[in-house]
Amino acid sequence: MKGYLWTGGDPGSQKSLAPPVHGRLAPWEAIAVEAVGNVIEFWGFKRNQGRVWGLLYLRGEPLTAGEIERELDLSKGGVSMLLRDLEHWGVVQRVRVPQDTVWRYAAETDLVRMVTHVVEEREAAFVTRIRADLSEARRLAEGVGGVHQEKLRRLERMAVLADHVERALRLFIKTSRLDVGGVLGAFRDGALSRKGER
Amino acid sequence: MKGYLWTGGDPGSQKSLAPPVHGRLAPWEAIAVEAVGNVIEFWGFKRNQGRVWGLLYLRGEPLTAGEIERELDLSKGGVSMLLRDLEHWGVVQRVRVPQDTVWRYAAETDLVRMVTHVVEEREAAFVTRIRADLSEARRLAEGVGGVHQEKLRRLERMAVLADHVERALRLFIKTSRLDVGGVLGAFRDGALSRKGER
DNA sequence: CATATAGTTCAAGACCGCGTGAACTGCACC
DNA sequence: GGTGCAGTTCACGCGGTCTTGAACTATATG
Repeated sequence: MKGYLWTGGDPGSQKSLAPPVHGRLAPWEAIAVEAVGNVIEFWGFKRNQGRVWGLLYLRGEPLTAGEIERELDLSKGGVSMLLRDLEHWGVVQRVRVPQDTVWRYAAETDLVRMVTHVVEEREAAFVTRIRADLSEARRLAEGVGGVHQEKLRRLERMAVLADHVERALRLFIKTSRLDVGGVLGAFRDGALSRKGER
Repeated sequence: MKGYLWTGGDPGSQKSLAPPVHGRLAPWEAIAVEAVGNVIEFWGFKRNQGRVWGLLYLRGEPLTAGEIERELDLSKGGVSMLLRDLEHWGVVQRVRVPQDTVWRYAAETDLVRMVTHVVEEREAAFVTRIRADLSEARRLAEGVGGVHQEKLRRLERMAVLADHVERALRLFIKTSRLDVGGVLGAFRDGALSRKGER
């Protein structure tokens, strides 16, 4: 979601969401991966973060960075950074199969966690901040003489609006939590170890 | 909201949200206007759309394009385009005072309308599309032989996820609708005429 | 009609985030 | 030590969006 339906409306020009050519991905995989990429971009993340997660989730079994690189046609460095982010958010796990030297990466079940997590962050660091700003403005305005009563009421209303948005957001986050459940259990079969227990 | 808390976390580097220097805005006005700008940017609109609306809302009375230009330190062309957008979304009204030649612009009550409206659009044009993509992928996958049962289940789950997100979104939109009420009635006092009844 | 001012449009440029690719680190194996 | 591969970091460039500023249209006024 960049500049989508914004300005002109112009319903005819729907940017194509069709998947581009891929390396060795099966067509249906490409579509699904791309779909996740779109969703995730929609939420304000990087499209490729979504694509990587999507691929890992779809494949079910942990992939190496090199495989991801090939399948999604990304650069080495890019994959590294994307994985770092995903891992950091806890939606991807770095695992090592017993007598192999390379790291592999597995999708954690819920992308939703990532979304909610970060939406929470945004909310905390932001909407809160907005409210603070508004009440600050109100304080200042009260201090100055000659500010019409009406204006104060308007400021107040803006704050109310922020409150509403905040409450709605919280609600949204809460309901989003309805988890998709733990499919992944399948390959947490003990054949893998987590990062840290090296 | 650009790249905010994304990658590194790094809580120390909070980009300053403090208002920049302004023309003749009172400090408290500047803060409030900037706050709206931030919120609106957060929602995926242009910061300046928010600032313009904020100014108009705060002032209560219709302003000319020139005034907006000066107060917010924007270019002529920019103001024109911003106002067009806002008007188009129905959050700003173009009015003309009786024996004056210039257009003035007044803030419609609820910004929320704008947000919900567009969020709806996004949702309609997008999440729906995602679902379509996913079921398309599923169809394809079923067609091809040898696609493991497990993978189909994963696709299914992704679709479920999309459903959840959609439902949550709808809920969110609904609760956001709690309107802030009609303050604006004040200057719809008959002294103004609407565009079109010229 | 000439002039001035309000308003619109659009090409050029500023700006910014993302991904690339090369340089680097770390580690294993010979 | 040397070679090779996995993984990380980062300066740069591409591609996108937003804003500007100038050219243009529209409208009122003398």
